[in-house]
Amino acid sequence: MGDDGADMSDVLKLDNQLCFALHAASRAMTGAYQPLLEALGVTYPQYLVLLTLWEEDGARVSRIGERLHLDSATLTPLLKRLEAHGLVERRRSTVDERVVEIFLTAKGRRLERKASEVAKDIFCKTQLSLGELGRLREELKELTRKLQAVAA
Amino acid sequence: MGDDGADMSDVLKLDNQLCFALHAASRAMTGAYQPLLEALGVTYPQYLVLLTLWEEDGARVSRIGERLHLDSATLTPLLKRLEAHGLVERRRSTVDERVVEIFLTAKGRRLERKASEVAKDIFCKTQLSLGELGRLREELKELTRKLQAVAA
DNA sequence: CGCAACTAAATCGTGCACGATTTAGTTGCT
DNA sequence: AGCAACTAAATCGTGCACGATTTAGTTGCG
Repeated sequence: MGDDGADMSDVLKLDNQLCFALHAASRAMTGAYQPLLEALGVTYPQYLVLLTLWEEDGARVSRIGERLHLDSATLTPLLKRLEAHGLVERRRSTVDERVVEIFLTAKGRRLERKASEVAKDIFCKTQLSLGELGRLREELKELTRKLQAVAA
Repeated sequence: MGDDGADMSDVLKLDNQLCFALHAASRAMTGAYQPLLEALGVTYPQYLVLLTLWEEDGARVSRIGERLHLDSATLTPLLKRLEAHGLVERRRSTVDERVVEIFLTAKGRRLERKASEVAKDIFCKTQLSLGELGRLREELKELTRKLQAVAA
């Protein structure tokens, strides 16, 4: 039979693509957060940075990048915008002047409470149980690990 | 006990966030495709557009946008780049001159075969069974639908 | 000390995403 | 015919993502 003639008809169908389902879901998630975050005056990627700071205030740029898988080309301007909005302070480390440490301002710290309401709103919107959410989340983390593994 | 004092400690932890797991997985997927697509001379979003055209050659801009959830602000420049690379042709419809229809060139059509190899490579990298992949994909589609639903 | 190797962040350039507006073309209604 | 309502794509502005390079600062070693 058609050796791999059958492939074309399925392998590349948009509806069968995990990659597109992932891409679409990620953008839908961002889109769901966006109007809620607007009230806090931050964008979605800025919110992710704040999540790391609420856990680990004073982290250096590279540490934030490690947690979010982002590099300084993305973070530096983003952090400058957060600083311009008065949510964080960027301080050059005195022990190693190459390092920039990021500290929440009082205003930045105050957002945490509102942010937890936002996170809960989104959780409701997903209509997932805690168990389902947890399972999906861990599957995605596992997928991320697999995709980041260097080519064999 | 602390009314919602326990919330803070969990609800906003980065590791517990579905949104971040999704964001990270999506970027990891793009990152996995990117070096393979480089050989075809296209970016990942351009590849998604080509997927729709291999299924539906001659689609208008709005139709591509409907399938990929993208608007003309994103698609117009992307399609111009695809045209500049000789992969598609943009033609104003004669029956309705507001409409721009996108046609694959011979070069664009030829990429389909190579693209299916790329898709298979990525599938291998995920180390998912066809069943697991299908289930995850459908869960993501369902999540996308939920997140896109207008606020109740 | 002096200098190469290294490291952290910043900068540069390109492309994508998206809200908002604009431009051009079509349709329907009187 | 004439014009308002509508529609499709393009355009504009801002922000994110990321490869590649640059700048500044540190460390180790002869």
